Amino acid sequence: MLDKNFVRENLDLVKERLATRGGRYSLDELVSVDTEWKKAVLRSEELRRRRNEASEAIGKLKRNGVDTSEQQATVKQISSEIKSLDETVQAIEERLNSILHGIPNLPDSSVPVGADENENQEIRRWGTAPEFDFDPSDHVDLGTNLGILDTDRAVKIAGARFSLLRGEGALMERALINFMLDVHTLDHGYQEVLTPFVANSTSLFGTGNLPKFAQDLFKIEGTDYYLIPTAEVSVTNIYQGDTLDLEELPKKFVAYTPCFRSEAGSYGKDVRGLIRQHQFNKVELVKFTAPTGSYEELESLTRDAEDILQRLGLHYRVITLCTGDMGFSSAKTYDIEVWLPSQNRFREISSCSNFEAFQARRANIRFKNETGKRQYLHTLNGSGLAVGRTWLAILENYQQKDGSIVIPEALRPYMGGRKSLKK
RNA sequence: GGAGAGGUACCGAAGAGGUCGUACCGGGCCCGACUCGAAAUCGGGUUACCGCCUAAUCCGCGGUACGUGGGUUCGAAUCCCACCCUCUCCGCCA
Repeated sequence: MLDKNFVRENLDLVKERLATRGGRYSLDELVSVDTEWKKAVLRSEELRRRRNEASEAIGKLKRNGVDTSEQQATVKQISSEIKSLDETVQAIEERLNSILHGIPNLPDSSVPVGADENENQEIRRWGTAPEFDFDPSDHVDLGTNLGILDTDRAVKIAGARFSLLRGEGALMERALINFMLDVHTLDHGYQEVLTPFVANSTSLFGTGNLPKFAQDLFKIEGTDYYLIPTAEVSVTNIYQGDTLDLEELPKKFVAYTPCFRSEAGSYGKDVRGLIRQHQFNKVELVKFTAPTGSYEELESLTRDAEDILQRLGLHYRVITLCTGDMGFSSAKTYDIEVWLPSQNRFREISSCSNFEAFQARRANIRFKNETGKRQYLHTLNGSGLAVGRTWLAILENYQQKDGSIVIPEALRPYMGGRKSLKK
């Protein structure tokens, strides 16, 4: 959520920056509705002031035994005016909020301007793509042949876009989770948290998933519970409504959670394999920082995520999403994309964003600055990493001619010392 | 699921229709005094949000907020209704 007073005072700048995202936003309407709101609130406050004065006077007169029925009638009249005016104010507020809540974050000035994913900018690459002297298989064939992936039977349990890992496949998923958590807690200084896997609508509003993206979520019928689409939701909301001290910033958390996404509108995309699932595991990094220095924190967060790929020896690149491809709440996003031999291309495995104060404003998360004044802090997060996609990237990148998989050295201690996956 | 208790400032906790939400009292925190220094003691200070004003996130003025939303009333933390949450006991349960 943007600060409406900032929008009002910097209307041209805001328009210009939002235009780079594409889409239309009712900024002029926002300002005019806000003006209307200010006027109505001012009138309401003036009426309240009069009522407060009159009521106090009545109290004093009554104590002296004076008849006050005339004054009471006046105040009653004022009260009914206030009541009807407040209904107006509320209606205006609802209009104001529906506009404001639908406006995405302003892209940071360092974000490349572009219409869609084709204009994202690659900023670095690491490693090299493996070379095969045979035709590499994709992870579905590899996993199925090894007996560690059973996509057909997952359908019986739940349906399409769910998966079942077996034996050493399940072990490797669990090993990856533990490996990632260990690296981030022991070497990168994040505190591990294990959060609820459901969140209420207030929390989802805080991170920007609601109200605009309800169709992407699984809701538990008859409740206000939603399955979390990412640990970003549960971890960011740890401090919903709180004020932190400057000295305790930045706060860094890492959380493993399953993630649940309805994937509405993705029909036909990535239907084969583990790329796009209704449920997947993810290790998420979340930071709460002071506004000063939050972009340095984005750089280091991204490096922390990259470190996992480097330790696993997986070829990847980092791209800066252009203005037209960024998510709703983000001011700047780096995607990390891992090399997939079967597709002969890079695929997203992590997305690292600085939301600046956009989420903090929605979730009311503040800190006390140098002068003791309360101020919205900045939130950041990134996958560190998407576990399912890491799992399939290992299968594809480390496959051997005989269909076995070499386990990356860094992962072996987490897999009972195994060096490979074989039939 | 059943029964009960409770949600008031940073924390504990009082207030039970108007003269104190600059909210009894206690603690914390900040400043000062005492001290070589500290502890103890003593004195002073310390809610948030919104609007108006403004160069200003200072000051000043006004408004709102006692879990949330309604209602009663000239006036609600206080009375009424609904809902949410927390705690205790019982039942069930990994």
